[in-house]
Amino acid sequence: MPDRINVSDFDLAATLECGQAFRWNREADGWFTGVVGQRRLRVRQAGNTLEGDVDPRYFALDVSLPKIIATFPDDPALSGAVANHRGLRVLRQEPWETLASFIASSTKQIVQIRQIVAALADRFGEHDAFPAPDVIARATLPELATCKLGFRAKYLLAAAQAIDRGTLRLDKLPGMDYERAVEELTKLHGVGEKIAACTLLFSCGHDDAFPIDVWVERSLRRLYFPGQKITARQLRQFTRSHFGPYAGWAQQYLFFSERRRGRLPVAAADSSLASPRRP
DNA sequence: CTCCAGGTGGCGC
DNA sequence: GCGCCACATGGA
Repeated sequence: MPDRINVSDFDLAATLECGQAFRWNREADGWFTGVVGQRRLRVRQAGNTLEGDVDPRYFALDVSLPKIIATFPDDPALSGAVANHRGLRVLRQEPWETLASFIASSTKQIVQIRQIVAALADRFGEHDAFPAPDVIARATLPELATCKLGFRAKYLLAAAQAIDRGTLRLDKLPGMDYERAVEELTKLHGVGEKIAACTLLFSCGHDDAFPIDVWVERSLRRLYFPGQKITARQLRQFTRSHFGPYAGWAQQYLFFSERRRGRLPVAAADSSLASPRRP
């Protein structure tokens, strides 16, 4: 793993803080520290230089972002979102940790998802690593409950057991058709279309997966269908036909822009003027 | 205190 | 199909 490389079309902060990963922290000195697999990583960006524990594959530095963006539809809504966070890349994360994290995510704020994932690693993992399926599979519901999972504890336990038993093969998902992979994941109780899409996008190379959560739905309605009566079904249909083969990347730009809406970029922030608005 | 959070499944229609 | 609602827990 190189410790210093030149990067273009990459924004480390946007990539780590856009909500796709839950185990990174920005330190006061500008370094980001996180846990990826069994490793604790420390990374920092200064201009076009990336230094520290740089894992090119994890950060998807082996793909051309301009080429991906070139596949996006040329509409003002998406162009604006891309302009807001140019350099954001979809990470290549580990499937089990990603599935588990998003099982924990339903009706939770991102801060709380981070707390749950950290608690699972702390309680069941070794050296801060996220615990493997077989470890969670042997846990009890009361033990899992100590990690603030609430009603999701039984979903996580069942998922871990399905994987441990071999009923669910996460390693097969990247090679499957998207629809087939969704079908496989949604056999799990507590895993619907949205959590399946997140797992497939963030950890299985399905770049066309387009998770629709409250934020993205809000963004789509506001930017593409203002004042119109559009059903959820119609929205899904629209996203499938409109955004192209890297729809998931487009989704992440829209998601992050919607979440940052009303909060100003650092350079323009002024506590006396900024009035954070909620939609 | 109330409201709501990167949803899902089960219900009634 | 669609519109409700419960589901645990805690941040704002």
